[in-house]
Amino acid sequence: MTAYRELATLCQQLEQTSSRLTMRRLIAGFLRRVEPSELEIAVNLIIGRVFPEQDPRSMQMSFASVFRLLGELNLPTEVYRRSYSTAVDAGEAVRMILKHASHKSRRLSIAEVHRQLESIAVSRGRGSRKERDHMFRDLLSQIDEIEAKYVTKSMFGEMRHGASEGIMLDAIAEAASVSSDLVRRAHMFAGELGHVARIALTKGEKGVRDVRIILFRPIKPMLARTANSLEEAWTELGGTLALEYKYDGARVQIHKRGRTVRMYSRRLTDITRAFPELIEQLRKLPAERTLLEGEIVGVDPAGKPLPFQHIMRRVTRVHQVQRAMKKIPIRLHLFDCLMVGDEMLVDSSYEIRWKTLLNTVPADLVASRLVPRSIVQASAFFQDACSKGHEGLMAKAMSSPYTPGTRGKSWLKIKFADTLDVVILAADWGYGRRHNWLSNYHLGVLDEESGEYVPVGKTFKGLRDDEFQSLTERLLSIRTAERHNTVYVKPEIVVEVTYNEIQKSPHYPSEMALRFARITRIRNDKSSNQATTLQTLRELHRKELARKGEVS
DNA sequence: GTTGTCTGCCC
DNA sequence: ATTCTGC
DNA sequence: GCAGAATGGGCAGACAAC
Repeated sequence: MTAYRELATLCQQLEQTSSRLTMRRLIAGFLRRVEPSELEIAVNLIIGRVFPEQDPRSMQMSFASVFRLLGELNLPTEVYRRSYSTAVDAGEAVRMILKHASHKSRRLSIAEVHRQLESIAVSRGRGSRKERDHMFRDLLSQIDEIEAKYVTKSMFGEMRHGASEGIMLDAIAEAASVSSDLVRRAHMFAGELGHVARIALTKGEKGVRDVRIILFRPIKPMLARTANSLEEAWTELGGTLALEYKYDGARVQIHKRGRTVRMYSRRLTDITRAFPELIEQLRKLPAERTLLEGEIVGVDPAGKPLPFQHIMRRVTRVHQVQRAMKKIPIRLHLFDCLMVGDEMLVDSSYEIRWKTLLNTVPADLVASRLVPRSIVQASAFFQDACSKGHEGLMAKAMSSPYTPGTRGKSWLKIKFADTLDVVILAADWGYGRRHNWLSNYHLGVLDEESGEYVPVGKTFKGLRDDEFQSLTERLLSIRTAERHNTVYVKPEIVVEVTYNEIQKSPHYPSEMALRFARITRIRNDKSSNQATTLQTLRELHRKELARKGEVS
C-alpha cells in the first residue's frame, strides 16, 4: 500500500512548477513507485477525478456541502472569514481552516482514502445528504490539513497544479517507456486513463498497441476548432473541403451490434434510454455492426429545428420519456461512420468515411452537405443553414483521418455570431488564478420604458489579464454596493459583447439571456445611454425565433 | 404535495 | 460551450 | 499548437425544507 500522503506530496511538488516537462517527470516517477493495485486510483486522483471518466458514480458534494460541514467544527468566526477571503481556491480554504482543527494523520493509504470517498458517492435516498456530510467529516478527521486539501481538490476536480489529462498521458508514456502517441491513441479507444496506465505499466508497448475500438465502449469524439469566417476556413483547408450543416443539438455516438443499439453523449455517458424511438429505428438498419456519429435536434411538426433548450429536455430525461417523446419530436443527422462490419474507419479519410456512411444508412438520416466549388457557393450554403435556424456550418478537410479527442485543424466550425453594446451592472470576484480580480461581469441593456438597466447575462471571457486588472480598478471606483461575492457598480462602462444566440430565460426578469457571451471590445467611446436597448434585444430575439420551430 | 437547493451534464 | 496564457 | 484554467445559461433528477 502507498500512503495517500505521498500523493499529496506529489501534488505539492506539481504546484511549485509550471514546467510541463518537470511535471511529467515527477508524475512518471510516482507512477513507477506506487503500489500497482493503487495505480488506477492514483492516476485519477492526481488529475482531479474520484472516478474514471465513464463511471456514472459522482460524489454529490460541492462547495456548499463542504463549507457547511466545516462550519460544524465551530472554530472561531475569524478563522473562517480569513480562510475564505485569503484562500485562492476551495482546497486551500479547507487547508487553512483545518489547520486550526489539528487532526493527526492516520496515514491512510491511497486505497483507503478512495474507499471512503466511494462510500460517500454511493450514499443515496432520504437522509443521504446528512450521511454524506458525516462520512466526509469522518474522513477529514483521519487526515491532516495537507491531505485534506488534495482530497478536496480531487473531489471538486480542480487540482490547479497544472497537470491534467494531457500531461498524465505523457507521464504514463514516460513511466512505461512507451511512445506518447501510442499511449494517447490507446486512451482515445479505451476511454479510461486508469486502464491505459495499468496496461502501459504492466504490458508495455505491446499491450498499448493492442488497445482498439470495441463496440459499446465509446471513444472520444473528434473535436473542431473555431474559424472566424467562412473565408478563413476556406483558406485554412486550401479549398478542398466539404461543408455540413452545424446542427444545434446533442452530439451522439451510436454503437450497433445485431439488434442491440446504444447511444453515448459527447462526454461518453450512456443516454440510450432517452431516445427510444430512435433506437427502434436504428435497430432496423441492415448493417450488422456499425459505429456512427451524429447530432440529435428537436423539431416542430413542420420539421423546423427547435431552440437548443428543447433537446436538452430529452437528453438527460429518465422519467416520463414517452410523454417527452410526443412533446419534443427529434431528428438525427449523422455525419460520420467509424466502423462497419469488421472494417475500422478511424484512419480512413473523411471522404471515404462519408461514402461509407451513405452506403450504411438511409439518406434522410444524414446531415445536409455540400462540396463547394467556390467561396460564393459556400457563403450561400452558410446563409442557407443560418436562415433555416441552424448554428452554422462545419468545414472538413477531405483527406483527414478521424482523430479522436483532439481539436485538430481538419474540422472547423463556423457559427453565426453577432455583437451588442451592453453595460456592466456588477461583477463577481474571481476564483483561482483570478482570485484578486473582478472577473465575471453582469451585463445589462437599457429598458427605455423605465430608464433602468436590466441584466441579460454574464461573461468572464474575452479580456486579457492586464485588462482584468485595470477594469477591476475602474469598477471598484464606481462601486455602489457589495453583497456576497458581487460588487455592484454605477451603470457606466459599455462593452461590446459577441454572442451566438438569444435564449429564452426562465431566470432573468427580461426573459432573455445571451448564449456564449464574450467581451470583444471595451467601448470607452460610448456612454451607457447609447447601449443596446431592451426593446432592440426583444426585436432581435423575435427574429431569431422566427427562423426556428415552436413546440405545440 | 409544493417549492427550493444542489449537482452533474448538455451546449 | 469560449477565451486567454504559458510551455 | 497544445494543454490547462476560469466560468456562462439552462435542463432533469435527487433530495431537503416547508
